[in-house]
Order: sequence, then C-alpha cells, then structure tokens
Amino acid sequence: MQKVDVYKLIERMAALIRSEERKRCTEMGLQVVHLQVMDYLSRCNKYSNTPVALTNYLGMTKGTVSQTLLLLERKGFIRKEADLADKRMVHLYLTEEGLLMLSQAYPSDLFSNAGLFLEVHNPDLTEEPFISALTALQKAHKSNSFGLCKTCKFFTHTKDGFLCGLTKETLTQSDSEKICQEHTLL
Amino acid sequence: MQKVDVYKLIERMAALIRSEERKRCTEMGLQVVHLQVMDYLSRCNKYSNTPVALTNYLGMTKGTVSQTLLLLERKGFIRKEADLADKRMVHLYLTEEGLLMLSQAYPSDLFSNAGLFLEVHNPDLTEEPFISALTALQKAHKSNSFGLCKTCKFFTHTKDGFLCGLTKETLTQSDSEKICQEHTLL
DNA sequence: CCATTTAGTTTCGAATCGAAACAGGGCATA
DNA sequence: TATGCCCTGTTTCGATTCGAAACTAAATGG
Repeated sequence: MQKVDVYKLIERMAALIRSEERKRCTEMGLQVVHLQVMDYLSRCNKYSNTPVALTNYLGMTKGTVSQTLLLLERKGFIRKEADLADKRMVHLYLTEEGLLMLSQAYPSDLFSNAGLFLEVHNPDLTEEPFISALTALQKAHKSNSFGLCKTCKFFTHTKDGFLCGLTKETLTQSDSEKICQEHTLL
Repeated sequence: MQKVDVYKLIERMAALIRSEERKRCTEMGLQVVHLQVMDYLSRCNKYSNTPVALTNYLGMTKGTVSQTLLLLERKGFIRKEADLADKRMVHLYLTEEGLLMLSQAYPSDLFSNAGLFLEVHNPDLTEEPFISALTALQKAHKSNSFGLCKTCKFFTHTKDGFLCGLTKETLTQSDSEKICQEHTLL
C-alpha cells in the first residue's frame, strides 16, 4: 500500500472538520482563526501560551497574530500577562467568557457522533494507527511538532512525578498532557 | 477506548497540515482559501465544479466564494464556463497556470516524507482504520459528505463500466475516483 | 402564469493577512 | 560597561477575506 494515501484520507477528514468549524464560527460571529487560537490556548502548557508560539503553531506572521490577539482581548476572550522573568514575553490566558465561547463554537458533537458510529461499526478499532500517522507527520514537519508534553524526548519520570529535561521543572499530570512548543521527538 | 480520542489525533494532524499549507501559500503569494479552492477543483467531478458546491464544501457564504473566484479568475488560475443546460450555473476549471501553482503550493513533500516514515516504522499499517474514521465522520457531518464517487450509494457497476444512479450517466474510472457533491453513504 | 426556489453577483463594513518598519528587552562578547 | 545582534511583540499599510443583505436572472412548480 502507498502510505501517502493515508494522508489523503486524513486531508479529507480535515476538510470536513474545517467546513464544520467554519459554519460554527459564522453562527457565533467568530472567525475560524479565533477558534484556532482559543482552542490552542486551552490545550497548550505554560511554556507555550505566547504570541510567538501561536505564530509557529498557526504558520502566520507575527503581525497578523498580534492583530488577532488584540481583537480577542477587546472582545474579552483572552487576557495578557507579562512574563516576570523575561520582560519581552507575554503569556496568554483564556478568560471565563473565552472558555464559554470555545465550548459553544467547538464542533464537539461532530466528533462525538462520529465516535458513536465507530463504536458501533468498528468496535475493535484502536488508536495505534492514528498515533503512528501523527508521529510520522510530526517528524516530517520541518518546524516544531507541537506534540503532547508526555511524548517528548525531554520528558522523564522521577520518584515523585514528572520532569521536563529542558526546563528542569517538575510537571503535573495535567502539564504532561498538554501541547508544548518545545516538543521534540525521539 | 474512547473513539473520540481518534478525532483528537486527527485534529492535531489537521493543525500540522494547515500550518504547513499556510506557510507554503505565503511563500507563493496565495491565501489558504485559494489553495483549498484549487485543490478542490482538481479533485472534484463534473457535477461538483460549481460555486455552490464550493460554498458547501468550504462552509463559507456564496458572496465570499464569488469574490474569491473573481480574484482567482483575474490571476488566471481558473476559468469559468456557463452550463449549456442550466443557464444559471457556472462550471469552474483550473487553467494550466492554476495547475502549476497548485502543484507548487501543495505540501506534497510533507506527505511523502511522512509516508516514508510510516513505510519504515509501521510497515503493516493499513488504510482500513482511516477509511473507517472518514466514513464515520462523513455520516456525522450533517450536510454533504463530499466523498469519492465510487463510495456513493448511487454508484453502480454495469457490464461496460460504471454508472451514476442519480444522473443515469456512465462514468469513467477517473470520474469514479473524484469528489462528488451529491455523494451519499449507505 | 405567477410565486417560489435556486445560482450567482454586487455592495458594504469589519476583520484578516503579509510586509515592513519599529520599540525595547536580553545576551554575548569585546 | 558598552556595542551589536537576536528575540518578542507592536504598529502601519494596502490588498484581500469574510458575512450580511440586497439584487439579477433562470428554473421550477403549482
């Protein structure tokens, strides 16, 4: 089998998801980028909630990201906080309103319905092939892979929890399941 | 296993693909929507190359699609042709320049590199789980599923080829492997 | 034959988007 | 400590996207 075909299938799924997202966003008076930003902020860890990380994640220019963040802040969906150590940096947080809006605009019923179909028609389907496909894609992606913290090569177990080998900080269970901009495979 | 998690993985792949697409488009002086439109036109069949189909496929309003098409036409990437039977309808075609631009902007090396990784690290990976996931997503998607012609319930085999049960027209091999806006499962 | 639906365009104002210039903090090195 | 470079983020500009709504014209269906 041509392994490229797998990604054709994934692209088609991505197109369907995108279309659903767009319709949702239009109903809520949002742009698709807004949803992407808020979704990212809800799933990234404390090292990755900065405008630069967003710039890399979305593949846009920093000027554009700056504009979008300005608007989201005006609308009250996100909040900026200066970094105490490095005064150049800014950390972004979803507000209560932002979280609410995200939960309404996110097409979770599309996924849960599709999940139900799978449950019924393909009960022995496992996550493994999808994890393999994601890992391969992350490796092929030239810039950052934006993977989950716990799948990073700097992630280690210690006697009382988890540790990031890059920042030497201890991590909580929740930290370890979030997206990190420093994520590196192998 | 929660089958919803499969779609979390797919979403992450979609985000990586999107980011790569955006960077490619920026380099080529395109908007992401332009690539999406041209990619769709290169993969849809003769029933589905109209502005309305694009509107449904992308989930945008028809006014926006009309604008985008105007620009792509000005740039010489697409060509419009009036439908002979129904004078309200317009058919869209990629020009030579459009095809060339598409082949340059499309992140095919990302997919072929990822495919190579899979070839090496997961040689017994099959397409089946991905097909199942796509089918489930198409069923869960409220509006059109935009699937391949040959997976449609109106698609039938005849003694000298293929037939669309909806239009009663015979189909070529190439037709049967393209995206159709009338695609219906089951 | 007339009302309704459908395909597509036009117009408007807000927002996106990339490019480029800018401000200012960190940091290395001389 | 001073200089220069890199990094993070903002601002400004003009072209384009985007949705909403009004519009034209062709098909459809009583």
